[in-house]
Formats: sequence, C-alpha cells, structure tokens
Amino acid sequence: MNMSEKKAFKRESIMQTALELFSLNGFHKTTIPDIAKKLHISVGSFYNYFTSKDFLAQEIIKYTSEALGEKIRVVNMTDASAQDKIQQIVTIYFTMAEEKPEMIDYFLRVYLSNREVFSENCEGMVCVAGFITEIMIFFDDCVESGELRNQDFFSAFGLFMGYLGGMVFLKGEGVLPKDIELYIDDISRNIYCALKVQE
Amino acid sequence: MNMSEKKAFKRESIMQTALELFSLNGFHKTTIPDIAKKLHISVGSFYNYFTSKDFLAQEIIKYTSEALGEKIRVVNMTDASAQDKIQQIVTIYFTMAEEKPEMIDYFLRVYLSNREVFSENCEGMVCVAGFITEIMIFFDDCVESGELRNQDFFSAFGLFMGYLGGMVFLKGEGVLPKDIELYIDDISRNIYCALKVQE
Amino acid sequence: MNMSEKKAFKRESIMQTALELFSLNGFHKTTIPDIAKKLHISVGSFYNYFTSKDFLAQEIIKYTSEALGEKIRVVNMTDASAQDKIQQIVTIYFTMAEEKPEMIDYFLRVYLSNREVFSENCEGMVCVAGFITEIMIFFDDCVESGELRNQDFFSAFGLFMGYLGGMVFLKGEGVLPKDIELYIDDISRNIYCALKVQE
Amino acid sequence: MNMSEKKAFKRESIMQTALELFSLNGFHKTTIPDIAKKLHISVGSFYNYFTSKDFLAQEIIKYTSEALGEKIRVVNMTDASAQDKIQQIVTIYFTMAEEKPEMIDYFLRVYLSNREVFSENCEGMVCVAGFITEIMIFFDDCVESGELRNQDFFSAFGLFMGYLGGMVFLKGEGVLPKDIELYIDDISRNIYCALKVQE
DNA sequence: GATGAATGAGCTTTCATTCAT
DNA sequence: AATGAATGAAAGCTCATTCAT
Repeated sequence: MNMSEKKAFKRESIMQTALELFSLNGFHKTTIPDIAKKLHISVGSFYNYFTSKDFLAQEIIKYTSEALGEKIRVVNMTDASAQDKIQQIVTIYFTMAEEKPEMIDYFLRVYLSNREVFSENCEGMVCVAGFITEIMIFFDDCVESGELRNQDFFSAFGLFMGYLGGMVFLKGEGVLPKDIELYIDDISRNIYCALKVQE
Repeated sequence: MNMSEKKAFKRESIMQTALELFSLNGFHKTTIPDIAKKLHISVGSFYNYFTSKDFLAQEIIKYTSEALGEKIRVVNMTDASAQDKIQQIVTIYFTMAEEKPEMIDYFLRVYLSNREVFSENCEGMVCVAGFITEIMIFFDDCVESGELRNQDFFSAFGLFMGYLGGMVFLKGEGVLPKDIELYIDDISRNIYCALKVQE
Repeated sequence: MNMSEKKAFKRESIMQTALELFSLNGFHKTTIPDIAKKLHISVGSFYNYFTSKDFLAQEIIKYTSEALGEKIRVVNMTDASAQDKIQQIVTIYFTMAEEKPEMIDYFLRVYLSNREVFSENCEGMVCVAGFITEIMIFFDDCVESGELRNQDFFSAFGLFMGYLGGMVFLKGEGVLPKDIELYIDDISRNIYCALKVQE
Repeated sequence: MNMSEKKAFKRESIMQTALELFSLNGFHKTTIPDIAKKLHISVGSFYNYFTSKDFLAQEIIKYTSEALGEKIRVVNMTDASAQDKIQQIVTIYFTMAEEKPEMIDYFLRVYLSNREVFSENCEGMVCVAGFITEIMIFFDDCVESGELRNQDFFSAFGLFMGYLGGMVFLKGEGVLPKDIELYIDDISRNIYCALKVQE
C-alpha cells in the first residue's frame, strides 16, 4: 500500500467512524475530539484529512448516497417487473437499516435536519444525487414499460424516500411491534399499489 | 386576566417564539438569549417559565402535536369517505406547511433530529401522541368501514407521516418544480391507492 | 453608581488592562484568558463587554487616540508661538511615554503593525482621528500665523508621528544613552527647524 | 555550484519568500506550511535550513538591514554635500518602498512590532546594525564637514528612521493624497533643515 | 537531504444556567 | 416575578515542530 492509498484508506476510516458517531449522537453532539479519540488519532491529525467538520459531513452524505445508489443500480439493471423491483429496493433499504443502520440514520438525523451544514456545497440535493438518480431511473423505466402511472417524479420520490425513512425512524424509536424486515411485504405492496397503473 | 392565566399566556408566547426560532435556525443554533431577546424579556425570566431548554423543546412538540391532531380530529368526526378524508388530511398538512411552516418544520428539523433532547420524557413517541392518535382513529375507522385494507397500523402511519414529511422537506430544499399545494391530488391519490382494499 | 455606570466603568477597566498587556506582549501573544485572569473575571464575562478581540483592539486605539488628542487640544487653544507649541507637544508625548508608556507603545506595537485587526472598522485612520485632527489644527494654525511653511500636511504629520514614535521605539529598545526627556529640546528644535519658514 | 553553495542559495530563496509573506500578511499570520508551499518544498525541508520560525525572522532582518545599509554605503562613499546625501537616502528609501516594498514593510510590520521574536538574538538593535551603522557614518561625516549640527546621534537617527517609516506607513494606509515619490523633495528639505547648522 | 503525516497545547469564542439584586 | 452580569466548561480549529520513512 503506497502513500496516497494509505491516506485514502485513513480518510475512509475517519468517514466511517464519524458516520457512526453522527448517526448515533447527532451532528452537534458529536465533537471532533470524540471522533479523534475513537480513531486513536489526534485532533490535529483529523484536520489533515478534512478541512472542517461541515466538510466532513458533506463528504459522508455523498459517500453514503453513492453507496446506496450503487445497490439500487444493480436492481435497475435487471429486467424484473416493477413490483419486483420495488420489493428489492425496499429490501435493500431495510436490510441496510438493520445491518448498517448508521447509513440510513445519517440521512434522517444528520442530512435531513442540519440544513445549514449542507447549505454551502450541497444545494439542491447535489450531495444525494447518487441515490436520487437511481430512483429516478427506476421510476422512468417502469413508467416507460407501462407498469407505473406517469406522474410528477417528486410525488413518487417523496413516497419512496419519506415512507422508507419514516419506517426507519419508527424503528429507531422502538415503537414498531415487529421486526422491520417483516414489514417489507406490506410496504412494498403499498408502494406498488400507490404507483401502479390503475385498472 | 388573573395571575395564573397571565402566566399561562406568557408561557404560550414563549413557546410560540421558540417554535419559530427552533424551526428556522435549528435547535442548537438557537440560544436562550435569542429567544429572550425576541420576546423582550430577560433570560432570567425565561427560566421562571421553563426549567431548561430541553424541557421547552418537549413542551413545544406536545403542543404542536396536539394542535395538528385537533385539526385531524375534525376530519375524523365527519362521515366522509376514506378517499375524502385522506384528501382533507393531506390538504391540512400542506396548507399548514405553506401558512404556518414552523409547526411542520419543527417536526422535521427539531423533533426528528435531536433525539437526545427528547429521550428523557418523550420515549416511544408519547410527546406526539396527539397527532398519532388521530391518524390511528382515522385508519381504524376506515378499516372498519371496509374502505381500507386491514394491515399493521405502522405500515399505514409510516406512509402518511413519511410521505408528507418528505414532500415538505423537498419543498424546503427548493427542488419541487411546482407549488406544494398542486401536489395534493397526486399524493392523496397515491396514499388512497396504497391503502385501499384491492379488488 | 448605577447599573450602566458600573458597566461603563468595567468596560474601561478591561480596556486599560488589555492596553497594558497588548503593549507589553503584543496583540497576538496576549490571549483573552490572559486579560481575564489579570482582571479576575471569567473569559465569558469578557465577552459580555466586547464582542471580539479585534473589536476590543479597535476600541482601545480610539480611546487612546482621543486621550492623546485631548492633551494636544489644550496646547492648540493657547496662543503660544509655533516653537513653543512644538515643545509642548513633544513634552506631552515623551511625558506620556514615560508615565503611561502603554499608550504610545500601543500605537507602535499594536496599531501600526497588526493592520488586519484594524482593517474592518478603522479604514483610512478613522480610529486615530482624535489625534490626527489636533495635529492638523496645530499645523494649520501655525501656517496661517506665518510661522510654519505651507506644505502638504502629511509631510509634516509624518515628521511628527514618525519622529516621536521612532524615539519611543529606541527608548523601548534600551539603546538611548540618556533619558528620553533629555531629548525634548533637541527634538523640538529639529522639528521646528524642519517646518519653520526659512529666511 | 557545489554543495554548500547550493545550500546557501536555497537558504536565501527561503528568506526571500518568507520576507514577502511576512511583510504582506504579518509574522503571526504566516505559517511555515505557507512558506514551504510557496517554495514547493516540504516543511521538513524548511527545518533543515532554519531551526525555528523566530530564527528565520532574525536572519531576515539582518539580511534586509545589510541590503539597505549597502545602498546607503554607496552614498556615503561619494563626496556629495549633506543636502545631496539626504536627498539620495530619502530617494533610496522611497524607491525601495515603491519597488520592493517587502523590505521596508518588514521593518515596520515584523521587526518593529513583534519584539518578543527578536528579543533573544537581536538585543539592542544588533540585527539592524548594517543599516544603523551607515546612517551613523553619514551623520558623523556631515558633522565633521561642518554641514550638520553636532547633536546626539539618536536625535538624528530617530528623525530619519521615524520620518521615513512613518511616511511609508501612511502610504500603506492609502491616506497620502499623492504618490510617495512626490514627497521626496519636501521631506529631504525638512530633514536637512532640521539637522543643518543654523545661521 | 527530503518528506509530510502526526502531534497536542493553545487559541478565540459560545452558551445553558445561576443568583445577587 | 424580573433582571442580566457572571460563569466556565467545552467547542472548532490552528500551527510550530518532530520524526519515521
């Protein structure tokens, strides 16, 4: 591993740790010393990798959005039915919420809420483009194939993003009476019914 | 107006002002001196009404949830069809987001994100019971009347809460191509389609 | 002493202490904790009186310039000869350098050198107007009375300010072979010779 | 170019770059990484040439003082009149302030103000001896030739150093109504009048 | 000799809360 | 009940210097 690979590796490990702490404790309650301590590095060293706390948060949302987008891209590349694709996307989302909850939580607890942090370089959702683009492709494909109704993209996107995010929030609050994965069928069905071409 | 009425009145005016500031600038970016200054009272005086900033935030979410719940209660008391009721609830929500955005924003920007603030006295969504209860009544009524499918309440609640919240977030980001009120029909239809009994 | 008098009094005591420390140790080497400690107040308390370190520095230069200007105003109000007035101004300056060296040092070590600190609110020497104005009056009066040559004001002002400042700097360096007050006659004479109408 | 010549060359280039940055942005606002970056060397490499930032600053003042002294030495070696020599010295100073402002600015903005930096190895102006010595020679020569009054050297030196420095400061502040070179005649005359043997 | 990541003490500034008046 | 000055811990960030490579 050469120098710049090492540096890239460390950068990623900082992002991963910060992602966890931000998701768990919130952006403002997580301090740079907290992050540094968990990584066993100095505060000064942190600033060799990220020029500010806000910039770090922006990099994380891009990274996370990209990671989530990539998983959805795989679904988009299959020629499954709309109903199938929805089921797969919901499954991806909830599986992630179960296995890597920090990623989904980051959307909800950091990105969604601390708008001032993302106002500088993430205007108009450019930092979550990775994720949005794939949902857009999914939707356009299914409209074109005649499976989903043609409507304003944001009506559909808000449904996906809001619904799934809302469920994960409820899970986080501990109010769901059953495991979130057991909701996959219900929710996929609801989404499909909401968007499908009506007879 | 007697003494304790006066006090209650002042308490409410503090909550109203704090609600606006918290919604606009975020919980952590709003200071007690900010709130006191806008009210032309002293910080010391503030602490005669609320014992802490966190406690204030909790009182506000209860208040806001109650206010929103009351509006939905009115809908619940009519004997409109499920489809109608959904349309009315969506309209209430979006109208509020347009005219009194601080209430909806408070849900999204303060309650949703600063979980540590609400961990002490609002476990399990007890502070938003006012709102949830009415959605629950709406849902149960429509299931009983045979209009909506009988499914886990949270599958339905997550759809409502998440979808509407998501749309307001998108509006806040300035990415919606048209006025949010023009989405009412689409979204009401999507929700109804999602939840209705399928033929 | 009422509330706001008390506050004004404390403000001045902070300025006085900061003036001493800035003069003695330089602007950047003097920290807010240093100032607070010397005053037996908390750091937070300091910020109830001055919104920033830079702003404090600006207030001090205005105050100091005003104080020096006031002394020169007294000279301007007499109808002494130009030669006499010069002697008096030099005496004022050196006496101050002896008795309240921090004021003169502040000009040299803080105002003169840390331009970025004074770039915001002190453009074009407005923060030292109190001092400059009086030198200007002195000069104009003596030109009008026919005692001093009529020349660009800044040629004369640079001589005064630079010469006196330079001498105080040399004193501070400890290189002057004799007490600075013993230079008053020489220097007054030099200035007078430099500026007087030549036969 | 052998090894030690190479090293000397690099040392000088570091000094030149640091001189520019210190003059422009101040001693404390200029960091070692700033200097290294502008030179396209590493910070580690910098420390192979200068053991500390303070030491670098001291070396620069010696170098600058020497360079300025050398120019004055040329004047001293002519047998021009006192009046002429003064005019030449003033011209040298102001020309430099116009063409290589970093040298003069360094005197004013770095040497004059950050005394703690120069307290260790530059006591008693030993680091500016190169410049002072030449002014001293100029003055002694002119006294000996009967052109200038015999007075305490520092009375004369303070005049030169302070006056010229003061004018450059005023120029830097942008308050001079005309180009600094247009002040040469006025100022030379003032200095000559101040110091000459009086009839 | 050259590199540049790592260090960590130290900086300026903030703010929820207290309490003497 | 009202005031607002005082507190001080803690935040984000900086930077001269070191040292393993």
